[in-house]
Amino acid sequence: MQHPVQALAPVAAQVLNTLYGLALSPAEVALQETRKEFAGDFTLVVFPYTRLSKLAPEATGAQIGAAILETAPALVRGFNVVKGFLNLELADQAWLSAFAEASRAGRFGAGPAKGQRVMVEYSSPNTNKPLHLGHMRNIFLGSALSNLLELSGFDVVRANLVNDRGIHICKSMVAYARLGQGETPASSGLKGDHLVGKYYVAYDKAYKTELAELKAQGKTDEEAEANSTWAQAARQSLELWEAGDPDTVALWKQMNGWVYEGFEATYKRMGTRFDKFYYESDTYLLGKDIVEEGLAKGVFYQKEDKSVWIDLTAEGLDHKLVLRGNGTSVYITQDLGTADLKAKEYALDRSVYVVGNEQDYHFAVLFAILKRLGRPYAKGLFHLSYGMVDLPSGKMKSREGTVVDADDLMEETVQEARNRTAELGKIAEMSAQEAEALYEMLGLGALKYFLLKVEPKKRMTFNPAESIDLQGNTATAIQYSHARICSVLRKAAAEGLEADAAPANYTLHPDERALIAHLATLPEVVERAAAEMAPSPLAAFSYDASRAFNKFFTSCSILSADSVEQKRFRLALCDLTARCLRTAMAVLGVAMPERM
RNA sequence: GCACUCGUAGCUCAAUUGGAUAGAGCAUCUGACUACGGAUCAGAAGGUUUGGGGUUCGACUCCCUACGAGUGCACCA
Repeated sequence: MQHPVQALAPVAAQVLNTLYGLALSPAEVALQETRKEFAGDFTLVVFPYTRLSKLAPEATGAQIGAAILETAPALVRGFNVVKGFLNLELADQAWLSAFAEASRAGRFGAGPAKGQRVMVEYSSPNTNKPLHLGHMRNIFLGSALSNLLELSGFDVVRANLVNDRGIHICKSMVAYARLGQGETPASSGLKGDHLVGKYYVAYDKAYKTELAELKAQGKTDEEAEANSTWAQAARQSLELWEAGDPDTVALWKQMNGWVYEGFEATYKRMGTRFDKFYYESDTYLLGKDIVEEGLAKGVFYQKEDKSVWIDLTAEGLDHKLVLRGNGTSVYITQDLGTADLKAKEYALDRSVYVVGNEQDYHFAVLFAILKRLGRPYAKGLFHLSYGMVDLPSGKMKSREGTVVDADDLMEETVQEARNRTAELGKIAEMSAQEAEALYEMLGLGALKYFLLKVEPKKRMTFNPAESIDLQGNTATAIQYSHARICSVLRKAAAEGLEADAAPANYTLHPDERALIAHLATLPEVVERAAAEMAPSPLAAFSYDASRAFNKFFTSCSILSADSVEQKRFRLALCDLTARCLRTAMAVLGVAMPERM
């Protein structure tokens, strides 16, 4: 797709060269969209050139504008200068041919294949409790980023590193062994992850009660901790697991199996999937060979107690332990090993970790170590860090029962969509099954959009009551525009009217022009968002596109347009709008209904 | 204490990466051809971009500083 600015930039570059002897590449010419309160399509800021022109900003703008108009009269139909801003107005034909080309494109907005592979690791849950709102931000982000990178032309591997071992799992196991009485998901009617979570909570409660009793008997905090039968049992369970004790391993497998069934259902409803699962039970011993290698290379150093460290003060970081004195791993040891494993298995050019910002320092250290070790893939590492999700009441705390459960929230939001749709009563002819599918699209769409429209690194507030609001800057509003377009296209088809994206001679209405100009930015939006690893621009694009369409829709009649040619052109515009909306929203994982 | 992140309308968020008069939605107020779908559109009101300095033709954006919020500084994961 040839965006008009791609034709305009070389012209501007050439003009600047002729006038001032500047050798700029077209990409270096900063053309931006003209603000809507001024006339024009693209604006060149001329301040940087006043020194060369030796003229006032206005005169410089006029000089450049006149030269551009002379060089490319078919592309530019006029210009105006306000202070140091040169506003260029494109000829209708420039927009029309861009539009015709976009309409012909197979997947308008998609980038060419890059021949590069990227892994996106996200979700990465613990297997001791169900997923909550914080995980949802992670999963929607990771999923959207994967879609985005794919659209922009990367070969994407979606990976999930499951934290399936450790003391937290053992706590659930101990509580289940003591209190469970053979309960199963089937016998309890609970989803597997919720059942296991129930015992994790039970452990915490029993442990706290016991601590309080011990302290009441006059024990200090440390003594109480050491004498707690619950804590002892959990530690013992972990040792037995590490030793491969058959009963412990069997219980572990059983309970993790329940959790995976539960997660599977949650992932499915969220609309995400993974190409590769890594399990910490397989990877937690990796990385020791890298410690050896680092020592041999002199990247690491050893203290007298045999512990192994790296000095990262040159990078503005600190000294970091990579192996304990007793030869056992720390967290970063296995992360080093897993990074090598991933790169080896998939020949990765880039590797993204979607992890909360409390681990910013950890990833800075991890990446710095891999660079020092000279790993060729190290330059492609990226930590997509995101902020915590707060509730209006403050922080989510699992211990205080203020977490928002993912399954509950999805159900609630879908219910809200159900109620709202019933209120409006527009889908009488739908089958029950179609209606249910619609409620899922609306409910899940609202949730995903709400969590993804915000810049990841910002901490955000989630108001359960407001987020499922279905008006304003929401997925629902965008879905509504799409449904309206589909309705028009259905009517046109029934009348036998066909779209035509390339009318011979056509004068654009300002709202048509504005809509085309906005749609034309999609490839650039995709490219930039992918480069920045940020899905949120796709949300902004979609919302703006739907608004531009709504404006066009109220000011321009489609099926009762003046001429057949105009009807057919506007149908083509409707069609491209719908396609752009589907493409952009698909990145966010939001499906677009044909009726609602 | 040290380091990192954030601070924009009453609320939730934007701002083309240093460009024009800082934009949307919600909430409030006022309008819209009996409408190709009103889950919409048009308009009003709401701002010293946390405060104070600095750099620049030009600052929400960069630098310094104060304040506020959060996170990290484990031989935990």
